[in-house]
Amino acid sequence: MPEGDTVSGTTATRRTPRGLETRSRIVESAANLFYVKGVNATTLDDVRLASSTSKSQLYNHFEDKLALIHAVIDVQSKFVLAREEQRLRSVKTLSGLRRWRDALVQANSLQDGSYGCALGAMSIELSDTDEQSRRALNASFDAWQRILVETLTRLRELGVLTEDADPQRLGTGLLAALQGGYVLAQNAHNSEPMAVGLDMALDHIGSFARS
Amino acid sequence: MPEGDTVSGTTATRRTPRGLETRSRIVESAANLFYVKGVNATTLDDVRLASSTSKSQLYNHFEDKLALIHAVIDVQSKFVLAREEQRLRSVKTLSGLRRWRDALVQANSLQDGSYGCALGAMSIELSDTDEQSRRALNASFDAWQRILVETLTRLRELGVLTEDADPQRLGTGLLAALQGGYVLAQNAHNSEPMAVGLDMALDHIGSFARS
DNA sequence: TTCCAAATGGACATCATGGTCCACTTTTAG
DNA sequence: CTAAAAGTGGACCATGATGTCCATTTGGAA
Repeated sequence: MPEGDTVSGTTATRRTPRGLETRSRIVESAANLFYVKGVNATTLDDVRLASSTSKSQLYNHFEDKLALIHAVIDVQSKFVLAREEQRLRSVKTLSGLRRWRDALVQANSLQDGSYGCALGAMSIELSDTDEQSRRALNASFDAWQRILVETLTRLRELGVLTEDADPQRLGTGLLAALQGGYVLAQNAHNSEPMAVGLDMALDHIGSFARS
Repeated sequence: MPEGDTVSGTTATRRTPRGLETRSRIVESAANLFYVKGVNATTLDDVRLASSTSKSQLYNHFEDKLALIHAVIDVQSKFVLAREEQRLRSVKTLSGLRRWRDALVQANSLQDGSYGCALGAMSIELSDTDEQSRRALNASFDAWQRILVETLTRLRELGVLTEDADPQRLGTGLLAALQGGYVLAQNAHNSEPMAVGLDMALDHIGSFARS
């Protein structure tokens, strides 16, 4: 069994464009289903149906369901991190940070708070079951936090925040507030608690603003 | 099929002490398994084994697995709310609130952050699948938040916090920070992010302290 | 003591789901 | 053009989980 493993989670020796196209269709469909139904509640038949593929294709492209899960974690992580990176890179003021908040809250409210955070949900569902998933998701959360810390560090260097501000702690707290907001919003089917949670974190960060 | 439904989730007409004893043994075992393995990953055979009962007893006491899940939600909710009520009722100072924080963090660190919040975990796993579970868990979160709000209101009335403090918003934010902390801690297998998240919320609350 | 409902144990039926296989088609390299 | 490799479809198998049944035991009230 020669495992090329160029693309994470793939059992490939060589792949054609068409095959890669099919593969990504499968992953996209699975990602979507995992997001709205949960990983465990999604069957491979669901994935097959949603992606217009067949059983053998799933097993051609993925060792087993777990490999598919890992691929989905991979793609969701990349998606979330790219989005956050893009949104936060240019933030240079506190109101820039608030606009970041607004975008998250708005996206969440468009779906009535449902489904929560793609990474957080998978994390809770998988981290006690599959160590590899946990590691991957943990790495993504670390990266996410790093982006936040970089942003806050920049704000401090620009003099928006005072020297007292600890970007590391503030970044962790901000991410915790965000994740907790997702949990409460998902449960309440209402994005309000997420908005309140984030606002509290931002207010706290604002308390370090250079007057 | 006469459904007595005195005890939530039970298909009972009449029950003897022995039966009730068995029932609660089942629920306790299930609650524990759901907590450490997740609801979906726990089979009825696991429950049967852990509770030293047999298949027919499960179905004698519960309509189906979902009914058992509802019973577990019920008992976990009562447990968490009783604990929180008991711990927060007597809090009359900010350092009292910090002791509440310490207790949560310590309990979490004893299990290396794993498993997260019993209610939060079930919430994420079930809220997209079963509406009744979502409602029940949402009610519990509401009650939890109410306890926090009452505590903060008390602190304000006692003059510990200024009139500017908005117990409602602070309570929601505090709960969000807690839940988010659980998520990050579970994933990192480390209670540190939970401590940081809670500290940020408490610092923010502290900023409303009457000087 | 007797009787009956409740409680119990465990075998068994059923079914969904993950996973396999193989015949057939498409693509691509020589 | 052709042959081999990659991709595809869907029937099929195996497993394990949920849920059923029934014979037997237990416990308490008349």
